[in-house]
Amino acid sequence: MPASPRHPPPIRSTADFARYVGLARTTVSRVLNRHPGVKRKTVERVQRALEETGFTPNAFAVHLRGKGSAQVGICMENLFTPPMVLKLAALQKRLRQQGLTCFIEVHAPGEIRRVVQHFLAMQAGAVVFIGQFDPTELAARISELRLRGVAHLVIDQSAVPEANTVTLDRVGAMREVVDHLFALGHCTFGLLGMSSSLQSILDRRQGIVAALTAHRLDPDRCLQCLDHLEARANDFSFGRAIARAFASRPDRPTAFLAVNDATAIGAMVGFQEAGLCVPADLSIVGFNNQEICLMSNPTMSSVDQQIDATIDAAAEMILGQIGKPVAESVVRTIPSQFVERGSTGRAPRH
Amino acid sequence: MPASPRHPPPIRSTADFARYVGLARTTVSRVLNRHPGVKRKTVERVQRALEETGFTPNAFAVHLRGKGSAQVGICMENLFTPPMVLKLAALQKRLRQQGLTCFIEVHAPGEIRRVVQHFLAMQAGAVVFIGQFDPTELAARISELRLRGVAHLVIDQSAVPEANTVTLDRVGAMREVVDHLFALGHCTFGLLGMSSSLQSILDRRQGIVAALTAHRLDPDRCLQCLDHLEARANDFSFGRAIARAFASRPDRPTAFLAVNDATAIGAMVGFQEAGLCVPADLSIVGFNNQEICLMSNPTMSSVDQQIDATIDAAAEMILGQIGKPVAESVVRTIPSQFVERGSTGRAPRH
DNA sequence: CTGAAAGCGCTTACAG
DNA sequence: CTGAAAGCGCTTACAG
Repeated sequence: MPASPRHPPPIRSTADFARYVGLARTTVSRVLNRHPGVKRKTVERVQRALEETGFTPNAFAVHLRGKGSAQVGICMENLFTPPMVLKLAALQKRLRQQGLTCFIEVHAPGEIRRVVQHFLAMQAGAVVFIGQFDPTELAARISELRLRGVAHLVIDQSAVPEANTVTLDRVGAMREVVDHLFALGHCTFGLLGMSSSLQSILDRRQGIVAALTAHRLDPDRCLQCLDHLEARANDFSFGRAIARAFASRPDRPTAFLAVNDATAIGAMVGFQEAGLCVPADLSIVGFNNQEICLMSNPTMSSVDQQIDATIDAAAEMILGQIGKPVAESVVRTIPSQFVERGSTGRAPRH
Repeated sequence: MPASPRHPPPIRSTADFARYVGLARTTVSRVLNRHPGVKRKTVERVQRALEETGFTPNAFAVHLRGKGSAQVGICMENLFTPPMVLKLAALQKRLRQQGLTCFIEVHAPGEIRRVVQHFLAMQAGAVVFIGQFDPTELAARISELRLRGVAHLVIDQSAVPEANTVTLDRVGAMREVVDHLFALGHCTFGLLGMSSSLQSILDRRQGIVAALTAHRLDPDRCLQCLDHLEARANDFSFGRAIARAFASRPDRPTAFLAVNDATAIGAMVGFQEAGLCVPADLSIVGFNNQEICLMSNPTMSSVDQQIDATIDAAAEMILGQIGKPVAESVVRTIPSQFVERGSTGRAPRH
């Protein structure tokens, strides 16, 4: 009997594979794509051979000829902010459930053009931007996508002209926080790490100012910011350093609004180190409602981003837009949720 | 003069585009791929048209005909552990600098087969697994990849047979921690969230046992674990609950080793709530050296994962293996770094 | 320096 | 129910 060859001929194409099974490429293709009208015995024969050889059709050829399933490209510049990572994971999961393949590119700021180009080359039906991008650059990419009839969605960055957007109601979130603190007797507010010009921060400042104005407080007088004293990092150490700077000031505010939870907790520690009590002497509110809010002493009040609701809306918008060029831009705003914990309390008496 | 048409004919292929420029597809292709030997004036003409039309060649056709640049698929099941996310981001960046395109798939446990299949269909030259996977399943995927001459690399999971691996020296890490605590007079150790059978945890327990044995301590007597009292989550609340359980025990250990930083900090808070002092009454060590280690009071001693060194090694291995089938599996171990902070101190006198 | 033709690995009419 | 041929959008020898 003939020795079986050490290396059976490698199978690299449906042609090779069809030869191996003893059928035409057409028939093999039909089985691969579960088309009806193939004799059961033939189907089984092909499937057995599939198991034996482990053959996988070349996705590039599949997409070139057939349409291929719709694909979504996801751009992210920042994988260091936990809520964004959660959004990414949730979105990919949701889209895959709908039969869409996602391409994820984590890229440096300024590479957005290259990344979109790559997604276009990969025939993406939609491109999603998660996070905060350069607004001019982003707007340019979006009009490019519009021109090509490729859907797009911006998650978390508001006020990009012409953009389909889903974003947390950051304005409303901060209004709610300030209203709440005002009701507790607070009239002076320190801002921690909120001096950047990212749109998300602008929105939050706008909400703060709106709430103050509604309570007939003068923003110029009630808001204080010492961010300029520190090289900005918006992390724990930053919060602690800024808190130290605030602690010694006679006109120190009674409530503090932090850019994120780590900064808020840093500030809490900084104030405590300076001998101040939270919330007896001052209140602090974080943002994002991360797990670390439970770790501080007292626990940290914060604003929850409602990630599930955001991603639900995002997936719905993508599915609705993909393949159908929509002229008007769609903007959806997700209500936030203030979570009160131990770091907020009544304003101290003077 | 003729009115310019509202909608110029859409350009969807090099054929359309070549017609638009008035050249042959061949010439256009040469310019697109920066081949030499095209008249400068022609190059400029094509580039101008490229700007005007925004034409992007179809990546699927490019890959089908030419070889296409090498591609790397990255599998992850878990985007919730910050160090893993950092590794992912660092790796994609490193590989892109080398001209490799990455496909990232974040998938549920058990989907690893589907994901690898997809990467194979996409003609990936290498597949990388970051995190902890089902060992049997992972081994099966790796032998499949081996068979096809596709490179692979497992990051962070040791002891997968036949696998190319780069992983933190978790055995050595825990040996170092125990040695350090032993030198401070600790002879009894509580394990927090370390009872899982993930390989990474097995490695760490092995290091602990090895160190104890080296100091002539009996692991059976010096180690305590109460994980079974809680539905396991390995987060802050879990650590706090377990600490409460330990606090009331007369034979409470003097040192605690936690599965991660959040658990360690939870335990610290739990012990403090029970009236115990850290590190006067007991010492605690976390794992991962995340930013939150600076947020607790006292600050948390921890083990740093040396992410940069890990990813440097990973990128080097991938580049070395891609395209060149290597028979022997390569295993690289990265030394960890113990970072001592306020949560560890001398063992209390009895 | 430029172009017409062949072919990458698939799927999809069209025939049988 | 199965197969031979055409064609997806590129690049690459091969000619001129």
